[in-house]
Amino acid sequence: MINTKLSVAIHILSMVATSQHQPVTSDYIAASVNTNPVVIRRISSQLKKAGLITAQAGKPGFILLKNIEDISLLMIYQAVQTQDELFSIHNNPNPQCWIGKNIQATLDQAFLRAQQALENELAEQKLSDIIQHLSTQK
Amino acid sequence: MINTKLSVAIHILSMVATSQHQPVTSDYIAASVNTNPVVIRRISSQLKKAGLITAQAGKPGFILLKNIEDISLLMIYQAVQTQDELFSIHNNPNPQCWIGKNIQATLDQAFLRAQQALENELAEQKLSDIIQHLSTQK
DNA sequence: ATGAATTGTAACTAAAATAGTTACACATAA
DNA sequence: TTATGTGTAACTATTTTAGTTACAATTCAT
Repeated sequence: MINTKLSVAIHILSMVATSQHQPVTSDYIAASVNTNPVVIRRISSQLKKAGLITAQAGKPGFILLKNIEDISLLMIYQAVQTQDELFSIHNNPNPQCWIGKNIQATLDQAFLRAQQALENELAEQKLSDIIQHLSTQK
Repeated sequence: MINTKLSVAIHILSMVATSQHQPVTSDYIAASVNTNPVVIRRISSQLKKAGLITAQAGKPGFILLKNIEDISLLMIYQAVQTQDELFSIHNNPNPQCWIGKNIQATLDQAFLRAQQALENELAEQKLSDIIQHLSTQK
């Protein structure tokens, strides 16, 4: 199971996007996510490096740098995920065995396809879709 | 990053599928995967529950119960994975905030789509494709 | 029947990942 | 100049992951 960073990152961006009139601080976001403000700052720091938001130490709040239609879940996912590969492959299989010797390369390409299917779908979904769905909830 | 269980499970099934003349024991598989035999038995136990292989305590080796064309990576994935959901969603968001209140349901459907894209691709790939690729390596 | 080899599983361990926390430097602005 | 923020390092608790030890139960050759 993949960690909650994407989940929290989307939460952060949704709040920033829908409150651009008044500054949304990490404390305020943390209260909505229900976690520690540092967790928010840590993730927002990654979103900042990815060019999705900006912020200044001392100045409260974060500012969205793109239109919500131009931010895909894939961008957010890649901003917060450190590992490139979705699936782990066991290491040091026995090269004496023909299967052990070739399994890693084989799995690499099989897993890559699966990962790309996932990423293509994440690229389709935009922050605007999330906000749209959020606001049409009961 | 997803754990190595799928990776190891595919390795196991590849060995079982390509050595149906002589019994492939968990010790033998473990030597190729390069891990402890118990790790192999633990995963093969899950493959057994999923109806992909069979085995008998005392009797060496595992037997494939399906044609390699009829075993998809999705079947293997679902056999070894305990959690239904690919992405975690942070829990207890603040219901006082309209975003906190609706974020989980929103993320649920967004993540479900992504997961289904992944699973559709895993369903396309068969054990036979893996073995094909394995045997055409240099 | 006996004993070696094997599967099946419980229980424990070490290491890594995950999320949360404390502490504090530094920036901003009233 | 003081209160309020961001940014980040360092530490901690919990969970997950993979590996290991131990052993019951089963099969089968002798």
